Amino acid sequence: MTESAFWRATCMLNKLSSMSQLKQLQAIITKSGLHSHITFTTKFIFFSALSTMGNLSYAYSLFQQSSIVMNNPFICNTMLRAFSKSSFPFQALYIYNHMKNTNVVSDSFTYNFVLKACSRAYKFIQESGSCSCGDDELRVVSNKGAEIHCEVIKIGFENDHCVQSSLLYMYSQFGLVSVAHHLFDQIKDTSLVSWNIMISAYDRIDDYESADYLLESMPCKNVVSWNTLISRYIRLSNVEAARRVFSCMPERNAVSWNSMIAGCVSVKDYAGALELFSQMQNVGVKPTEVTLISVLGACAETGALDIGNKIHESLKVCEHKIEGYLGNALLNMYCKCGNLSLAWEIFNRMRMKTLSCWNAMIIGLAVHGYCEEAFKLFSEMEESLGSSIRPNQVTFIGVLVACSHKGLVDKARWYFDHMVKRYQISPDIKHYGCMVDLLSRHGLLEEAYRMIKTAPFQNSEVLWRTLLGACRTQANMELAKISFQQLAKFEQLTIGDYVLLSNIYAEAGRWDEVERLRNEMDYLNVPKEAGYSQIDMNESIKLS
DNA sequence: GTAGGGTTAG
Repeated sequence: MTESAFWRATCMLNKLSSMSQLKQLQAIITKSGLHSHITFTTKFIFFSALSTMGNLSYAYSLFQQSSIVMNNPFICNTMLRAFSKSSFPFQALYIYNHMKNTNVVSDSFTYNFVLKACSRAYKFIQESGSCSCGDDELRVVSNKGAEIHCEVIKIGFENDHCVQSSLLYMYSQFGLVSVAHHLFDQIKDTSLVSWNIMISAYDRIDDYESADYLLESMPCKNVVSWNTLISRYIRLSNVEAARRVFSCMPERNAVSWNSMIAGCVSVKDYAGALELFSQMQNVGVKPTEVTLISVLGACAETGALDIGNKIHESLKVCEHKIEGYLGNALLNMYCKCGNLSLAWEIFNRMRMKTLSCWNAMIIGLAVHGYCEEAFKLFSEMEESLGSSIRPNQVTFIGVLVACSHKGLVDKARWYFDHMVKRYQISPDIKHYGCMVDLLSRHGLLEEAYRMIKTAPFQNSEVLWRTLLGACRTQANMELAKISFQQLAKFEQLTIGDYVLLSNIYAEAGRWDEVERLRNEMDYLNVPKEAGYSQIDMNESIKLS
C-alpha cells in the first residue's frame, strides 16, 4: 500500500458521482491492496445506500462482507437510516437487533433511525391490510417501538430533540396520539418540528379541533405547517380549499407542489396534475421522487406514455436509482400503457422487489394476455417465500384475471381455493367478480348464480350485472329475470341493465316484454350515461 | 481524520 495510491483514491472518492464510478474505484483500490481500508468501505456504503444514484441492495451486500464492517457503528447507522426510509423498514429492525446482539455502540442517531423504521413498518403493515395476521404484526412493531423508547430513557437520549420528534411521530403513527401529546407536554423547549408532528397527528385522526388549536397556539408557522393544512384538504378531497391555502401561503416548497399534484391525481383530475407539474418546473422547483411517482400515476391512468417515457429517460440520464415506490410507479405506468417489455426490464432490474412490484407485473401480464407468464411469475413468487414476500388479495386478482382471459375454469377454481386454504385470504368482491365472469362466460351460469348467492357481501350488484350480461349471450331468460330482479333491489337500475334484459327478450321474440321494459324506462326516467374517451394531445389530456 | 438526524407529499 503506497501513500500516493491512498491519496489518489481518496481524491477520486470525494468526486464520486455514479455507481459505475464507484465500481471502477473499487476495482482500482482492490488492485492496490487498499480494499480493506474502512474509510473506502464507509464511503461506498454511504453512497450506495443513500445517494439518489445509489443502489440499496448493493450497499447491503457490501455491508455483509465482513464483521469489521458490520460492527462499525457509523456504517450500521447508515444502513439503518437507508432501510428506515426505504420500502423495507423491517430490514432496519434486523440491523438494530444485530447491533444489540453484537454490542455495536448505539448513539442518538441509531435511535432516531430505528424509531422512524418502527413508524414506517407500522404504516406498511396497516396499508397492506386485510390479512388476519396483520394485527399480530402491528402488535409486534408497537411493542418493539415501546421497548426502544425504554432503551432511549435508559441510555439517556430522551432529551435529544431529534429523538423526541421521532418518538412523537412514532406514537402518532401507532394511533396513540394521547401518548404523543403527553410526551409533547413534557418537552422543555419544543421545536417547530414537534409542533408540526402533533398537528398532523391530530389531523390524521380527524380531530381538526385539536389540530387547529395547536396551529393557533404555536409560536410561529413554517412551510411544513401550511403543507399539513394542504394535505388535510386533499385527504378530504377538497382540492379547491387546498388550492386556496397553496396560493396564499408565504412560501412553497416541493412538498407543497407534490401534495397538490397528488391531490389532483386522487380526484382523477389527471390533466390538472400534469398542468401543476409543468408549472412547478416553470417556477424552478425541482421535482422530487414523489412528484414523479404522482405524475407517473397520472400517466398510467390516462395512457400518457410520452410523458412517462420522458420521465424514465431523464432518470436514466442522471443515473437516478430505480427502486422502491419510484420503480413501482414506472413499472405500473408501463404495464397500464401496455409496454410490457419495458415493464419487464424495470421489474428484472429491481433487486429488492416489494409485494406491489410482483403484483403490478403479474396483473400487467394477465390483462395483456400473457397468462402463462403470469402463472409462472406467481409460482416464482411463491417459491421466494424466504424473502418474506407472500401473495395477497391483489396478487390473486392477477392470476384470476389470467384464468379468465384464457377461460381456464378449473385453474381459477384451484387458485380461489388455494387463496383461502393456503394464505387465509378471504376473497373480496373482485375475486368473486372474476369467478362469476369466468364461469358465466363458459356457460356455467348455475354455478355462477350459486356463487353470487353465497357471496358474503351486501353490494353484489356488479356480480348480478355480470351474470345478467352472460344470460344474454347464453340466452337464459330465467336467470336473466332473476338477476334483473336482484339488481332492482339495489340502487337505480342503469340504462345498460334495461338494454341487456330487453335484448334478451328481443332475441327470444318476446316483444311484449321488450315493450313493457321500454315503457318502464321512460316512466322511471332512467338516466342515460354519456360516453367519452380520452386522447393524449401535445402532452395534455383531452376529453372527447 | 471523518462523515449522519426529526415534521408535511407517495
